[in-house]
Amino acid sequence: MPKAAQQVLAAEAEGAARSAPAPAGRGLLFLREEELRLAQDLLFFGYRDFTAGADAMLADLGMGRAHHRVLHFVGRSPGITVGELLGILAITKQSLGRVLTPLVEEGYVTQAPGRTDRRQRLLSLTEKGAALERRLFERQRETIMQAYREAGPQAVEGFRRVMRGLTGPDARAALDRLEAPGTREGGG
Amino acid sequence: MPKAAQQVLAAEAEGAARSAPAPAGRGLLFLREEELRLAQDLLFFGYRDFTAGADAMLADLGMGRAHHRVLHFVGRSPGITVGELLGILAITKQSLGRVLTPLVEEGYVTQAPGRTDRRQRLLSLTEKGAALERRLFERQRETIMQAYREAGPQAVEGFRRVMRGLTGPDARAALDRLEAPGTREGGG
DNA sequence: AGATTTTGGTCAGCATTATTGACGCATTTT
DNA sequence: AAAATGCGTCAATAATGCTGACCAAAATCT
Repeated sequence: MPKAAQQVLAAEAEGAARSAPAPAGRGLLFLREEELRLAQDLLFFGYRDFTAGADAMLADLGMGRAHHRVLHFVGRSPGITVGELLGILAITKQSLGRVLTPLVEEGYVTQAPGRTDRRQRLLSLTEKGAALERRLFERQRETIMQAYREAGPQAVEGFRRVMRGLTGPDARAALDRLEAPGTREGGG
Repeated sequence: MPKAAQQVLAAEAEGAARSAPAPAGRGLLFLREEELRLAQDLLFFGYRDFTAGADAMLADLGMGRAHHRVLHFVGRSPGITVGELLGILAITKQSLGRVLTPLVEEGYVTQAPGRTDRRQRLLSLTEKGAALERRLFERQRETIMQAYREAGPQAVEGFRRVMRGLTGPDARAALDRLEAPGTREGGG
């Protein structure tokens, strides 16, 4: 099979891009080009298959991934404003409106005027919305739990560290805000 | 800021869904609902920001993420057939055609008839295609290397294990095929 | 040889998600 | 009163995906 040979040649050809051809930085082997390309593969396949299950459920309801994201983040932060949600999703108002308006009309999400600023629409899930979000979550939970169990707690911690490292400053800040209320334990 | 209060209330409200309120399965704390929701967040933000840089470069060339995927997997497996590529991407022939045909026409990808089966089009990158793929790769490499360096080798291994666990059987098989030629070391 | 299957390409039509730019309304701030 | 903010909406456009149908060339089975 000449395929392996091709790969080797390709690896040689781009050797200039590598930092240490000798095992000098042995602890940095994971930074070799092949390792980084593998990360690309993993992110593509992993993300795709992670979302596949929920996507199928949503399709039955005439919704898409964008609806799920709204349900997810509204459920995660009840009372979130439209502006905050836009900041998290990093999409335009129009794109959000196209999914949010139907979600409100069909009774998945409620809008309440802000207490201090009545221009704001504080978003929350209705019971119907929470129920759908939960069904979607449980579908994805199976996938994540399976992966987490196979990999083990230590790998999970590593996964989190790397994923967080992939995010930009804005997402990092959003993550911190989302996590902050969750760090408390034994709350009941 | 009353926001934290909202979050706490929300957490209380759905407490019924948690499996183990007591630290009975202490080694399985990472399977708590909050941890799994965090994984959803991380995958969303991480994947989005990971692809953002390359997306911007592609937009300048009138291309999108789908073009990048073709360049990536063709570059990873020179001589791959259209059918194999379809299997990896898990999209329809029509969807692939819309990005592959322009890539061939604009000289990024070459098609060569198969040796044993002349119906096949064996796909490879031209020099132009390899150069573009490399530029895109180097953009993403910065993101991954940054995350990998921050997280450390052990975390990287965990990341890989979890991501692989998220993939379905088909993607797992594709990953194995992609990795296989890379496991050889010191092949000089 | 003839029928069937496989591989690949293409056409027509449609849905989802995203974009930019502009405008309008209510409300808050200056 | 004027400016800024928060939100919704209109119009137009783009990228990516889908289904269904159909065609051509090559391989394979009977």
